[in-house]
Amino acid sequence: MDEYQHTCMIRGDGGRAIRAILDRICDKWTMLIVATLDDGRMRFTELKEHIPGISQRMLTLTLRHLERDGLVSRTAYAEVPPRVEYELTALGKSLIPPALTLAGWAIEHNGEILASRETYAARQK
Amino acid sequence: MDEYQHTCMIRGDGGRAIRAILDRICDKWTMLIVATLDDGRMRFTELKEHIPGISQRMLTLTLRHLERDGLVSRTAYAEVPPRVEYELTALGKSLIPPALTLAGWAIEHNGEILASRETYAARQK
DNA sequence: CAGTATCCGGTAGGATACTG
DNA sequence: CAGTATCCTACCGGATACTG
Repeated sequence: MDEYQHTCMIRGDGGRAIRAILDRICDKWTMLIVATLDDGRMRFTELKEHIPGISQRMLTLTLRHLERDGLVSRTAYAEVPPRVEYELTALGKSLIPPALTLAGWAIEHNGEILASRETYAARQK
Repeated sequence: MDEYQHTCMIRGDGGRAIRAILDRICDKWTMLIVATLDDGRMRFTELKEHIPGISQRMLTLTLRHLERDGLVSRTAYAEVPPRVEYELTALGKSLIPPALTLAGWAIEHNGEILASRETYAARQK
């Protein structure tokens, strides 16, 4: 893509397109779950162990949303004790590269942002 | 970047890196303002007209955050009536390409996601 | 093990009114 | 014109307890 490639993609319909993804990936846990599942299929508890700080409730909720949106598939095995495995679908996997692009930006520019915050805070007093 | 380039960029420190950008760009208006300012420097009211639905309060707040983070520069002219212009900094501009990558993903896959939601909803009853 | 169900506090963000 | 200052509400997400 070249330099001036139309932010109309973003503003397009008054921002509905961008809002759509933001609503999908911008909550506290979605990206983390997707990134974790990129390692391969995983069980509920396993997932919970890989994502420090997540509550059972939010793990369940976020997985349901991802399942609903077709980013994650859920497979329940009729066993006792129950076993449920989650896996990224092709659609889910396709989100990884753009997410990494963004993560790359974050890591690359985090220093500048923190520096800017300090000078901003200094100017405030 | 190649296919398996480590989602550790995302999960890295328990998600602190990704959380950092998400906190920065994932609110309701940030991306829209940045995309709009990509057209060039703009005054407060002008910005408000280009972004349908935004309240005065949220425009001010979001601009302050962007200024604090060094993504947007604010220039106030000592005139009556006052004139204030906002402009993307180099750092702000650097966010556009990654944002477009994400927007591209959203547009490309939105159909699949909506379809998935419908079958999911159908299965629920 | 893999979830629900319930309660509850913090906060994002809208509406409205006022001001240098 | 370019903002503050308040008030108010919805809802995100944590903690905890219970269950097939």
